[in-house]
Amino acid sequence: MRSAFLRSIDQAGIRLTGPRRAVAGLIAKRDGHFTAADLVVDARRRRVEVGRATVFRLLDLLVAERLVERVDLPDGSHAYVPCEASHHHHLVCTSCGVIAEVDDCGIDAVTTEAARRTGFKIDAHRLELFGRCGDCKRKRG
Amino acid sequence: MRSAFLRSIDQAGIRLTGPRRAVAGLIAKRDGHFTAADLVVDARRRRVEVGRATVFRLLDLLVAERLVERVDLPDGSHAYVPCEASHHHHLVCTSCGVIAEVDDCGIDAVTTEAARRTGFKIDAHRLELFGRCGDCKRKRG
DNA sequence: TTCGCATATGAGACTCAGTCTCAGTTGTGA
DNA sequence: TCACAACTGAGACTGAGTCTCATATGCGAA
Repeated sequence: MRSAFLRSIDQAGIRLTGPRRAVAGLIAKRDGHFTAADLVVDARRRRVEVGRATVFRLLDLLVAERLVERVDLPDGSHAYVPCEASHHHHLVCTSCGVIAEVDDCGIDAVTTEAARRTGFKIDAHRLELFGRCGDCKRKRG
Repeated sequence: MRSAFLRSIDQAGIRLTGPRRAVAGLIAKRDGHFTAADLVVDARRRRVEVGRATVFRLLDLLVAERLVERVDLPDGSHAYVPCEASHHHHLVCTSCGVIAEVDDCGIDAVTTEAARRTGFKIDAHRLELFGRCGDCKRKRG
């Protein structure tokens, strides 16, 4: 069986090599966000032989093809999330790390207003929301 | 003469030592965003003797007191901007590096809507806008 | 199926931001 | 002016990410 994630990689025109399949498998098994270092540890734990450089290179490719997105966590470190190709934003649960996606929700009005006030021409934006997911909210009461 | 920035530092209860005055002076002279490394280079160029660790430590303090804010640039690197203490967002000019600030501009509606759709309780958000400032827009036509 | 070549690979050296430690220094309140 | 808590610089350390290079491999063409 071939995972949907592996199929997306193939469709994006990324050559499917052994190490890439292995890393893609690790990403597909992940829940929530992960760092490059997480994948390297995962690989070692499962006796998958993949070089660190290969992990970084594949992540770069996946980001370029928008199969994975880079997220800046509140502490300034970088993480990745597998995601849909369309533009959207992430809600990061600061308690369990799970990530939800939402589409624009009216952010365009905000960027337009900011552009009007400052005279900027806005080409891109990044919105990240941090808080607690439904489960963690309930657990902590 | 004592700069307004230096005065803010004093008011925030941060002890004013020689190296801190020097670094604060460098920050006050800066236009747009800067990295910790920029300050270290500035200091060396002006023959101001300040250790790298001291620069990082002061930046941490200033961030904690909200006299300076950390910005994640599109390339994933970190920069700092001196800014007002109230909550606001940054517009970063990707051409000349200048930074403008805007206050909420209706972002609350966006976070509320995202929370409703996902069941998250949102505690914090980060919005960064990237584009070209008025000057750069004009220069490039 | 096989072959050739463009592309990918792993190892490990390297860079750079940021942190930590520690002995010596300095600001500040009493 | 004094004592001590807080700060300092040097430099070692860490961890993420990049680069190089000799070797290996996927895949399209034949």
